[in-house]
Amino acid sequence: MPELPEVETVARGLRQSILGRRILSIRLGKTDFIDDPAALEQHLPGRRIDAVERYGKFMLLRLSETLSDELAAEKTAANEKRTKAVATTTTPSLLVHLGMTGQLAPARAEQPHQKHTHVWMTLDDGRELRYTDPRRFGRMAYIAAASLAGELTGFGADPLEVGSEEFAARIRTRRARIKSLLLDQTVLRGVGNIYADESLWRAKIHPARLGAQLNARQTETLRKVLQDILRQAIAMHGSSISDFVDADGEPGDYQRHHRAYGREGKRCYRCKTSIRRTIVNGRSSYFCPKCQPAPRGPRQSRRRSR
DNA sequence: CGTTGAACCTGTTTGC
DNA sequence: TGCAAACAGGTTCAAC
Repeated sequence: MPELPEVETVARGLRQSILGRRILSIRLGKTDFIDDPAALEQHLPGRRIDAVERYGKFMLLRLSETLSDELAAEKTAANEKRTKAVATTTTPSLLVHLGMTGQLAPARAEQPHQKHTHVWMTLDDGRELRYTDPRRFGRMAYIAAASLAGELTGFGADPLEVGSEEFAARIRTRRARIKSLLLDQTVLRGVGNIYADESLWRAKIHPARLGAQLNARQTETLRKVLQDILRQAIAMHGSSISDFVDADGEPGDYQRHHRAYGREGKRCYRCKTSIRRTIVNGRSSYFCPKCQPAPRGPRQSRRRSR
């Protein structure tokens, strides 16, 4: 369910509904998707939710300091002052990844919970912030202020903000398939299977083309259509394929605009050719065989020449 | 460097 | 109808 536009939709909803609320207590069910369950129980109660941010497909609930943390932070700051400058915008945080089926939403405490709800956080207005995730491919972790920066290293560019030069540098230097590059979170943070296929269809690029095979014009087109698609999808509250709903229980609308994803056997919106499905790096990839011609690269030639 | 396949887990859809 | 296989928006890791 959740790629960048869906996670952004959830984050915006949470900003509306739980900003400024304090977590009074926490209850855990299954915990195999939580980094350190005891840390959640130990550090979350008493914290106020001061901000909800999105980083790629992650959500970051920024939490208030506790008195003891503030004292420790002062001490650390004093120590680091002697050596180097300190980054100041870090806070203790709850990191949440929705995986394939995760949902994070507040509910009235008396409301019956779903079968796969695994985390209940009682808020100071009587509601509960609940995490529900049937497949438990998601991730949840309490991140101390000092660890936050480290936790967020290694991710690629923000696809909404990345400029032509950086995008080209991250794509055209690589011999991996463009579909893999788009899905690689160390190249771009936040793109998933749906929006990778949609942007490749729009840019008329076959998913198995190598990054290094794209010319400057194609690369720039890809960057632009990707940004366009992500922005439009956010405006439409994301894509609801089976059960994605935003914080208010409303499905997104962008699935009605899909041109490739999930359209195997249907006609291409541009040329009427039947959309095909193939597997690229283990993921279903939908494309138009006419608009997005397959590469005739060394991979195939070599195979043929024996 | 890059690819493949399996694994993690549950639910739904498809095919015989 | 019934049961098994295939498939699902994500990530990670071993093996090649």
